[in-house]
Parts: sequence; structure tokens; C-alpha cells
Amino acid sequence: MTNRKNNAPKDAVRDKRMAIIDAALTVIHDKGIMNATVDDIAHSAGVAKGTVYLYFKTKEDILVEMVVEKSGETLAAVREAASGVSGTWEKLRAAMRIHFAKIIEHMPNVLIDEGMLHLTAAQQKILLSAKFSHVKFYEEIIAEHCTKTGREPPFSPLASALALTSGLIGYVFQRHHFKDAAVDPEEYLRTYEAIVRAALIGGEIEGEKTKKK
Amino acid sequence: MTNRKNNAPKDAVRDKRMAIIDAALTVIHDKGIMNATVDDIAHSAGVAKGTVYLYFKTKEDILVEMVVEKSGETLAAVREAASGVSGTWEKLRAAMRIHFAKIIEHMPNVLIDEGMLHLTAAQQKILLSAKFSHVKFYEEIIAEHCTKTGREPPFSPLASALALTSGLIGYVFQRHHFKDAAVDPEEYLRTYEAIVRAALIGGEIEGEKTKKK
Amino acid sequence: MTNRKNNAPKDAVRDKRMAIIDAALTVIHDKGIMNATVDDIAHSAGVAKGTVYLYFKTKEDILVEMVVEKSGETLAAVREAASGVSGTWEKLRAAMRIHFAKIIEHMPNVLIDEGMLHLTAAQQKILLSAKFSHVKFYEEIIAEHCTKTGREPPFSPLASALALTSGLIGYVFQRHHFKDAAVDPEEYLRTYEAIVRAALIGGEIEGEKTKKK
Amino acid sequence: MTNRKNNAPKDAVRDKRMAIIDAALTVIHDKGIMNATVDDIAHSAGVAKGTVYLYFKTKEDILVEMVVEKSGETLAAVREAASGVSGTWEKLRAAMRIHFAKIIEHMPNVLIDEGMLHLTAAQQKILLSAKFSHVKFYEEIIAEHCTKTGREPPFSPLASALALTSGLIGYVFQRHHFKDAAVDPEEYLRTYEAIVRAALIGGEIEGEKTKKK
DNA sequence: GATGAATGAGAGTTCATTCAT
DNA sequence: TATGAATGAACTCTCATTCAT
Repeated sequence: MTNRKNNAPKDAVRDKRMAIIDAALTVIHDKGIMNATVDDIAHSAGVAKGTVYLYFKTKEDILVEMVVEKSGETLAAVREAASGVSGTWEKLRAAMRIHFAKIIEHMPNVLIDEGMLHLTAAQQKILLSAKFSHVKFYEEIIAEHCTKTGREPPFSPLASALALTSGLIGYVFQRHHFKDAAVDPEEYLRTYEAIVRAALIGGEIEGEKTKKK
Repeated sequence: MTNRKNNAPKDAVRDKRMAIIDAALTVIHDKGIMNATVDDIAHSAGVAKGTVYLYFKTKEDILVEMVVEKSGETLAAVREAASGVSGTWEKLRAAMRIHFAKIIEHMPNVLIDEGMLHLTAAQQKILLSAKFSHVKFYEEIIAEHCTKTGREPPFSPLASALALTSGLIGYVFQRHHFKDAAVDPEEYLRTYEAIVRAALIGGEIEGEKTKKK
Repeated sequence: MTNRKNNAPKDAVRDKRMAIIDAALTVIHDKGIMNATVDDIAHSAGVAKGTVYLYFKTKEDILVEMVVEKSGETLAAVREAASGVSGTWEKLRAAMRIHFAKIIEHMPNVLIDEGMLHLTAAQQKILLSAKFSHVKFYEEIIAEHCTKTGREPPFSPLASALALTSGLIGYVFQRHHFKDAAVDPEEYLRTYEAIVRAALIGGEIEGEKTKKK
Repeated sequence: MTNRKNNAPKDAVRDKRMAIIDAALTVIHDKGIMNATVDDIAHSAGVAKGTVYLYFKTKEDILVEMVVEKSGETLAAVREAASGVSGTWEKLRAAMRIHFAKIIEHMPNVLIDEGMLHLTAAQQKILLSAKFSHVKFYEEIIAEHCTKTGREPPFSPLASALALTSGLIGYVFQRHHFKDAAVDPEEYLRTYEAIVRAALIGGEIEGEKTKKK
């Protein structure tokens, strides 16, 4: 009740921040990073250029926070999906599905590269941490799997997790370049799921087909 | 003998072009694409700013030609390596090894993105073609393998090839972001080789082979 | 009253545009067209270089609009002067007097030449139209005179009008070159008036009229 | 005989200078003054860029000498034409005809403006002198006419001469701007001849002569 | 003499950032 | 808080001039 008074402005602030971040994502999606100006972002967010600087210190700041925000959102969705099922493979599969969908949707977010920006050390750390969190998520699942099965893994969980995310990110990256020439996301995802299962989990590829026989 | 006179100037031109391209690669590596100025590239190449414009029409031109040049160089090395061995897996493995080394070395080249540049339609086509050539190379090998073994592939050669290159590029991309946090390239490569073999070729994964003994 | 609020910003924009145009005129007057930089114009207008680009798309744009603006201003003054008197010769004389004064004042405006600029077809059309409007004004007066007097003109009104403006512009042009060596504007104007009257209107030339008495 | 050895190289030098000057005239005619580069001129002259600098100290030098050369050539032709006939009007008419043809042909030469160049005081003097020589030529004829006829002129010979050349130059200038919209040179010339005769010489205007019959 | 590759000062233009309103 | 006009540093590109060959 009483705290609504306090929260309301905070929420308004949050909303406007998010509006600007979303605008940045849209503009970058449409025009590319180098061509996205602060003016573009402000217009797309429906505010004046000066207003952007009330919510973000610099242009770099917008982008860093965009990555943090969208990465967090993606990771939350991924965790949520994985927590809904049991079994290593089921968890990985559920996570990959939603992860893949999100990074295709948030492509600019994924491709943002500190080499494109003038970042402070602190900002670089934030960026790295946000991006690495996804890898760590998969690493945990894979490590847990090894522990449970007592099976000596052929390669480290971190390397495995990195390979997994590389396959996802690499696709987004190449799709961005190849456009129509790239294979359909759904086909790619099915392919990649099978690869990951065969390599990391073992067992039959498209195992269910064989099983039914 | 006599044609040395004719070739000399052409070679000099080629050499300077390559020097500028290499300088661009270095500068981008150090400062990032958005911060690499023509002046930087010129200085790094040991020439004056104006000289760069004797060899390239625009800054965009430098970058496009850099991609074409280095992509071509990489593909040639990859083909060379693959042609030296026989057997599908041996070919893939040889290709991946050298491919991986080259894209780590030429990282900026890989990450160049038309969204960062103002490219003409023609330049975009050139860029796409150069980058896609690597995918096609793997696609051919995988397709041939399917034909030879008469085995119905679980997923299309193109999707498989794209997955393969995604794993390589995705690693380079993430390594660029994660820096020290990323796993060692050699470890990643061994991991990824095993994954690819298990998924695309089938058969024993090296690590497990040892275990069963 | 209430619309002052609405007009104020528009007026401010108009004022600043005019300030920049006037600055351009001044700078070109002092340094010549080729040596007039955008920076010079901005400084002369008391604004920063970037500000100029808020009001004009390109440097060419400034110059084209300068010509249009000053040409329009001149033509308006010329029409005004001519409308205040009756009789062909009185109209021509009044027009020439004010026209001559204006083009001496706005000399750079007159000398602007599309060969000095990279103009689009649209800009060229605008420029031509602005400059030709003066010729057309005289053509109308002369044509009307011929109609009224029923006198078969010895040469076409357009050719006559062009000759008239040539004499004015040619003087400005030469004065610009010859500087002190050129005859005084007032003397020239009296001479030229007499010539025009003798040739186009006929009748006594002032000087001789007196003599014959 | 023996001096041919000495003259030959001098002639060669003269020839190449003239080739470069003519090339400059052509290039400016085609591209406009601001777009005419030394490289363009060199190519058009069939020599290398460096060679131009063996014959002219600076780009400005080329243009100044172009004006001097072509002005001199024109004046010589004008004098030659005038010397072939007798009578003031006949002289003026012959001079104007050839003068008009030459300045249309050498339009860039006429329109060259010190405001477009960075000229030294010495160069400016040379330019002025070259251009003013034509005015002086007409001034002399008109002054002589006044003396001969003993007639008190209604305006000074210099002002008259300046008006005459203004009419010619002004036409070239406007024709350059108006292109197709301008009247035909031949029509203009006839018009202008009549004007000049009526004003400066007196007597019947051709057109009216017929009418009175 | 002749060349043309190399130079670098200087131009036009953009855009992240500020600040008076 | 919100605005958007103003700023000027920084960038890309041009071209008159030089000089080793």
C-alpha cells in the first residue's frame, strides 16, 4: 500500500530503462551496430535524445546493460525450462531449445563484441560474466551427469559446455552472415541436438527411432 | 628472365596490398573494428594515409578484401591438408585442425560482419561467398561419405557442415569474449573432434576406447 | 497572440538559417568560393561547425539556398521598385537601379556557378530557375512595351532582356576582377541606362538631348 | 640553321606548355573549375602528373598562364579583325564578332576568377592586366571615334568600353548558367550589335531602317 | 627530362554528449 | 524530469606537390 508510492517511480524508471534497452536491440537488429546512433535508439524508444542520458551514462552503457539484461532474461528462461524436466538429456534438450530460440531472437545481444566498444575494465568484467553464465549452466549439468553416472568423462565438462554453446552461437553468427543460404533453424536444432546427445550423453542417435523397432 | 621486369611492379603492388591487409588485421585485433581508423592501418602498414587510398577505394574495401584474402588463404590451407590424407574422418580431422588454427589466428577476419559496414550489394555477395565456401567444403566431404557408405545420414550434409563450422567459429567468438576464462584451444579442439566424430562418423570415441581396455 | 508561441521556434530556425546564409555570403566575399570552408562559415555565423549541419544538409545546400534566398530577395525588391512607377522606361530604370545595387552587394551570389559545385539535377534546376527569373522579369516588361506601342521590335524581348542583364552582370563580374581599375558603379549605371534606353526604347539619349538644345 | 639547334628544344618546351594549357581549358570546360585536378589536366595533355610541374610551378600557375595565353590570343585575333576594316562601327563590329566567338570557345578562361584561387599579388596583377587589355582595346577605338567626330561623348569611352565587354562577357556567363534556356548566340550577337551601334555610334538601328521604308 | 607512387595537410561530415530551458 | 539545439572531436577521403628512379 504505502510502498506503492515508493515503488511506482522506481517501476517507471525500470520501465523506461527497459524501453530504451529494447529500442537499442531493435535498432541494432535493423541497422547494425555501427549504424545505430543514440538518436535512433531514443526515437525508437519514443523519448528525446537527452532523456537517454538520464538513464544511461554513455552509449556503451546502454549496450552493456542490454547484454546483461537480455542474458539474464535468457538464462532465467533456460533454467526455468530445465527445472521442469528430469534426466540429464531432457534437461539439456529443454535448455538448448529455449536457449536457441532466445539467442536467435536477441541476436544483436549475442554478437555484441567488446572490440566494437570502448569499455572500461569494470564494464568488460560485467559483460564477460553475463555471457559466461550460460556456459557455466551447461557445465554444471554435464558435471552432475558425470558424477551421477560415475562415468569418467572423455572431456572436461567445461570444454563440453563450451562446445555446446559454441554450436548454438556459431549458428546464430553464421545465420546472420549467410541469411537465406543458412539451413532452417529447426533443422539445425534437431541436427545439433542429435550431435550433442551422441557425443556428450552417448547412446543411439535418434535413439527413439531405433528403440521402437 | 625478361618477364621479371613486367612482374616486378605487379608484385610490388600485391605486396603493398597485402601489407595493408595484414596491418588492418593487426589493428583490428588490437583495437577492435569500430576503433580501427584508416590512419591506424596506414601507420601500422608503414605508409601514409593517402597511400592506402591508392590501393583500396574505401575503408570498407580494405575490410572486404581482407576477408576475401584471408578466407581464401584459409580454405587453400584446409584443402591442402585434407588432400594429404584419405578416409572421411582423417580428412575432416586434418581440415578442422588447420581451419581452427587459422581462424584463431585471423579472428578479426571471422568476426567481420556486414552489419558493421556500409556495404554495396556486390560487396555483400563477395563477403557471403567467401565465408560460405568453408561450409561448402565440409558439406562435400560429408555428402561423399554418405554416398560411399551408403548410409542414410541422420541429418543433411549441409546442416552437419554448418554445425561443424559453428562449433569452430563459436569457440573463436567465445574465446574472444571470455579471454582467459575460456578453455585452452587444444583441449577444445580435442573435445570438438571427438564430438564431431561421434556424431557424424560414428564409431568409438577415443576416450572411451581406452577405458574399455 | 497565441500563435506567437508557435511561430517563435520557426522564426528562430529561419533566423539562424539566414545568419548562416549571410555568413556564407560574407566569407565568400572575403575569401572566394573555393577557399570558403564550412568552418569559416560557421565561425562567421557565430556557431559551431556541427550546427551548420542542423540547418543544411551539405555545403552545396548552403550555397544553393543562398542563391535562391538572395535572388528572391533581389527580385522582390526589383518588382517592388518597378511597381511604384509607370511607363516602360521608368519601370526598367527603377528595376535596373535597384537590381544593380543588389547584385553588387550580393556579388558572390551572382557568380556562384554550378561548375564549382557537385550539384544534383534537382539543385541545378533550382539554381537555374532562381537566376533566370530576373531575365524573365525584364522580358515581360519589354514584351508588354512592344504590344502597347504596336511597334515591331527589332529583336526579341528575350534577347533584349538577356542583353540587359548581361550588361549588369558583366559589369559586376568585371568589377570583381578589375577592382580599382573599373569605372565607378554610378558612372557605369548611368552609361548603361542610356544605352538601354537608346537601344530598347528609342528616343533621345539624355546627354545628347541637352546638347541639341 | 645553327640556331635551329637552339630553338628546337625551346619550341618543344613551348609546345608542351601549350598542350598543358589547352588540356586545362578542356578539362575545366568538361568538369568545372573545382573538379579539375592536376591529374586530369596531365592525363588530358598526355603527360604524367609530375611532368606538369616541370612546366608550371603550381596549379594556380597553369590557370593564370592559361588566362594570359588565351587572352592574348583572343586580343590578337580581335586586333587583326579590326585592322582589316575602316570606320568606327565597322571596326567595333568586326572586333565584337571575333571576340564573342573566342570567349564562347574559351569560356572557362573568361570565367576564371581570382576568388577561386590562391594568387600572389604578382599573379593577380598579371591576371588583371590580361583581362583588362580587351576593355582598353575598345576604349581606344571609341575614344578615337569621339576625337574624329569631334562629338562630345555622352559617357566616357572607358565606361562605354566596359559596357560593351560586359554585354559580351555577361552573355557567356549567363549562357553557361542557363544552358538551353539562353537565346542562341547568333541572335544575341545581332541584338547586341544593334544595341551597341544605337547607343555608342548613333544612327539607324537595322530593324527600324527597314520599317521606315 | 619524364614518371607516378607516396605524402599529409586539409576538407566535409557525423554523432556522442552537454546543458539551458 | 524531459527536451533537443548546440557542440567539437574524430573520422573518412581528396588532391596539390614532391622526389627517387
